[in-house]
Amino acid sequence: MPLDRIDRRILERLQRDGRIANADLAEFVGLSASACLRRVRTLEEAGIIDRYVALLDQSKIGRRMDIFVEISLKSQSNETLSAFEEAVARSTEIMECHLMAGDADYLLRIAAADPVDFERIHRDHLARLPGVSRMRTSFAIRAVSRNTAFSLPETGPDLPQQAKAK
Amino acid sequence: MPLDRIDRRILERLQRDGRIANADLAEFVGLSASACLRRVRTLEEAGIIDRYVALLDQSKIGRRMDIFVEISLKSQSNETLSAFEEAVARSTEIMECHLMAGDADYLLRIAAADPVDFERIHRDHLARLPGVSRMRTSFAIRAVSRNTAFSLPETGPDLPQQAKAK
DNA sequence: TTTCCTTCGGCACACCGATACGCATGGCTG
DNA sequence: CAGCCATGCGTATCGGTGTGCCGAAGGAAA
Repeated sequence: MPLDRIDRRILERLQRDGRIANADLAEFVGLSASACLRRVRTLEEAGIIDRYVALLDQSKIGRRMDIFVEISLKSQSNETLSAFEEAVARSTEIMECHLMAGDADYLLRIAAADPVDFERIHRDHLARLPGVSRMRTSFAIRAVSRNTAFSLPETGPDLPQQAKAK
Repeated sequence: MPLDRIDRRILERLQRDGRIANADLAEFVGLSASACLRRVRTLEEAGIIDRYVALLDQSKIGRRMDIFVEISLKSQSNETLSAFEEAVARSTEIMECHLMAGDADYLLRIAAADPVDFERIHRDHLARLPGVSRMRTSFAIRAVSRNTAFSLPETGPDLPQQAKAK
């Protein structure tokens, strides 16, 4: 699905303010409300807009520690990977999980309240992940920046940002 | 600010669907629309709800590569750190940056379209960060899970989740 | 216990925005 | 040039939002 200049402006705006009123968004991108709404719906249906969420202030809800955990598995077999990934998906404490190239197999990010809370997460979540051979934990002292918005370059008047991903 | 059971349900819901109509949210948590709206406003004003955003499908906008970069600085002086962090904050390509305990000083996450795009980002963004002594890059093959919602434990009927963070 | 006070939820209403039409315009193709 | 598709505009309607007011529940002090 090609994204023209207007689509990109819509996405840019919605990435910063997911709750903006359609009328305001329309004015911002220079369309009528109905035309703008139609584009937003199209972007939603295409799955380009995945979902809308509220982001909480991590420190204000008491999750001050970010912890990164590098994990190596005992084997690289399909079953081992699948079992591990399913367990990760079930855990509500694992904020992010990436399959990595390089020394470690997976990289996880955990948000914990404090060391005691991390111990709980370690015991109840991390230690129960199947197939783990090695775990290396790094603590973050402070989150410098956290960004959910991708920049959508103004590449020409109407560059097909990228073809179908389906 | 103490969060009671209803507040936590509101937050849980808004973390999953930031665009839910207030009337529906009210029904979900078992309040009238007005009472519910008042609570949401309070949570917003307290900064517990930081902001609302639209999340895009990273692969559908052509950002298929996640790259983690560990960075060590030449010095740990305040000026070096500040200069580095300010440069990071200005970059639109750096999705996350954490000050770390352990070998590396910082951990960054970058979202790139492909290797060529990463080269551009490396050249125009990473290579220009001030004070860097060493950089170690790891590629993610695939994002297994990505979660923006914190679980808000149902700790008792009305546990002060945590005191003022101001 | 009574009274005062604070907090919080429900109710009702006025208003604003979302949404679904129908119509107009313009580019492309046969 | 005629028809078609895509896309935008304007409007009318409907539903949600947000405010003002009242009443209930709980706590403190006399």
